[in-house]
Amino acid sequence: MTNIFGDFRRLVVAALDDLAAAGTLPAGLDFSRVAVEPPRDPAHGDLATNAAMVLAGPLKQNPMALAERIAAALAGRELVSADYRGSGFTVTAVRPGFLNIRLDPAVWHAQLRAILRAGTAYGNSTIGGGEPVNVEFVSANPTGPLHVGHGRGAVVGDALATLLAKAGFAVHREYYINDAGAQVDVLARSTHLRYREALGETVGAIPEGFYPGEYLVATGQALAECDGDRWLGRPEAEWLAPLREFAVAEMIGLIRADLAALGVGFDAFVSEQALVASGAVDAALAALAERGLIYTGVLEPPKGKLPDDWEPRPQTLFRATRFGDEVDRPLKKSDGSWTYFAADIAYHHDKFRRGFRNLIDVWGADHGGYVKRMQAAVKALSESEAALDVKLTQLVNLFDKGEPVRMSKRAGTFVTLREVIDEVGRDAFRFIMLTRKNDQTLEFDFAKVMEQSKDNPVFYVQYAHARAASVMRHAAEQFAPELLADAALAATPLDRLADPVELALIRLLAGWPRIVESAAEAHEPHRIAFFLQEVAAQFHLLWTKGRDEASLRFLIAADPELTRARLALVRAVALVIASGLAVFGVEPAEEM
RNA sequence: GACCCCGUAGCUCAGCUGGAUAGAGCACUCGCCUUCUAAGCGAGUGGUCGCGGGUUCGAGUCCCGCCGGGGUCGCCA
Repeated sequence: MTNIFGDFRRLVVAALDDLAAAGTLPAGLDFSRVAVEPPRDPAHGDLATNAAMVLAGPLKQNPMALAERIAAALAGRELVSADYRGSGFTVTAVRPGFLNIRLDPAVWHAQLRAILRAGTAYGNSTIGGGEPVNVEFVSANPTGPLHVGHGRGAVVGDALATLLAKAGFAVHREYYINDAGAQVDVLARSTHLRYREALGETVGAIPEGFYPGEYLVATGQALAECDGDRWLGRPEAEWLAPLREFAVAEMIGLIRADLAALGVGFDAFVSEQALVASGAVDAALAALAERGLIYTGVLEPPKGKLPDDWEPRPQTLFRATRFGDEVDRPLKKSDGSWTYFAADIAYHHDKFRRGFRNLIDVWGADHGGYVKRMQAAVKALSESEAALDVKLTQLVNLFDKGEPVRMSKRAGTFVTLREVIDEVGRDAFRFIMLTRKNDQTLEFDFAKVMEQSKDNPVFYVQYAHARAASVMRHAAEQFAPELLADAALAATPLDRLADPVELALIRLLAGWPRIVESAAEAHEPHRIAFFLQEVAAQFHLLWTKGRDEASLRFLIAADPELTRARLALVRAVALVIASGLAVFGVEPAEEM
């Protein structure tokens, strides 16, 4: 796949190797910090490299002099990529020691052809090298429908997974079902209450310690239809386990439906309960015990705010402090059962045993305190072979026309993910969830998301794609379909694309592979949202330019050759936007 | 008290893992919008990058210390 920055970096490194071979530079220099980037200031040219800047230090040489030597070595080289063989470029060494590279427009035209040939696969990268990555996300407790916060985690995890796949990783999406703790017992009891209600009993207000949600009414009814009155008037010990199983299955059904509405799918749902039953917890902890990482001890009480029921107690502890955590962490509750952490260790151990070395978890920000211990556990279990990156998603604050939407589980004004999706649509929701960095709180305004204006990034980007599609529809009145196919446009002469605004747009589009790689490496899908807004802005700019200068319009009836060159650009814009939206799981709009 | 995240223009936020004169949108000011591709367009004002040190050719970015906001803190998940 063509990546002009990568191509030029190779060219720069080759020039450096030449200098080393000629004895101008010492052999064995580290070029890893040498970068080829678009300069922030377009006046500096098309590409810039810091090669002289980063090598001057270790060589104890004047960066400017070094830059001039590299420039000379670079100037003699040829562009070898088939896409722009024979095209030229100029290199100039400037002030502190940067090298500015200016490319012939023909190089940019070649980029455009590459986009048209690749289609929405443009931007695909091989940096992942087919390496497996396990992305665990959502993993909401199976005690009710998903809320908006889960929705953010779902979108971030899903987009990150797609992004990594685009960057060449073998991605596996997982959902961990916490179906073994105390909260599923509460779910079972709450279901029993609704079940009695379904069978005609008056239960009144839902007491403290039970889930009050209306969604359990249907679960109680379903149970009544299924099992009749067999659980009525029996002791809890008899019905707790079967009802738990029943209710969890119902909740998973709810959650899967919510995820389906969002367009999020998983390769696996892993049950904590099944993991415990399979002995995975014992196995994982045995592995830790073998390495002497488990002991019985008494923890210091937390400083500052002391829990009122605190009492020193010997516990089974994991030596998390050996791996960068603040304190050692308990593995067993006082009733002898495993803590959530113990089971989660087993789960991550299981991921490791299934061959994953790259692990990513997407958690809500309220779980921030667990990052270090989980990373410690992964390090311990994998002997530092596996790495766990945890992406914490911050709160989503709901607004409507600038007014905060009050949410309270008790008052029943709780907004579910489903309600939001039904209101604004899946695509708008997904896009907005990715317009902020994951660890930044996000304002979600119902009115704004639906607004058809520049303020609304979803609309702005979709409108650019729709405009491009509209141009192509108009073009179809003038040209035969075979002349408008991407392959035909790729073959058309493009040297008439010479306006600075047109070239700036092509430059931007050519940056897409670079964005994919850097966003994938940083695990930051939100960067794509900002890139797409830039592309849309540049395209809208070109569009409006055509209003003042008729010669810049895309469709010029009297000049079919120029028109087709411009259509190539229009199609490339549409393809890059579609390629970016595909990472987000958003359908590009053909018209609005 | 400890740990994690955040602090960039009046507001909402970017800032490409240390690069060149810190950006965008909104708001504000000024101009344009009979026709053409106007669910508008162009230009301008606006900054001690929370504060103070440090690292180096170079720091919004990395390190240390403060200040402010949020989150979390044994037997919840």
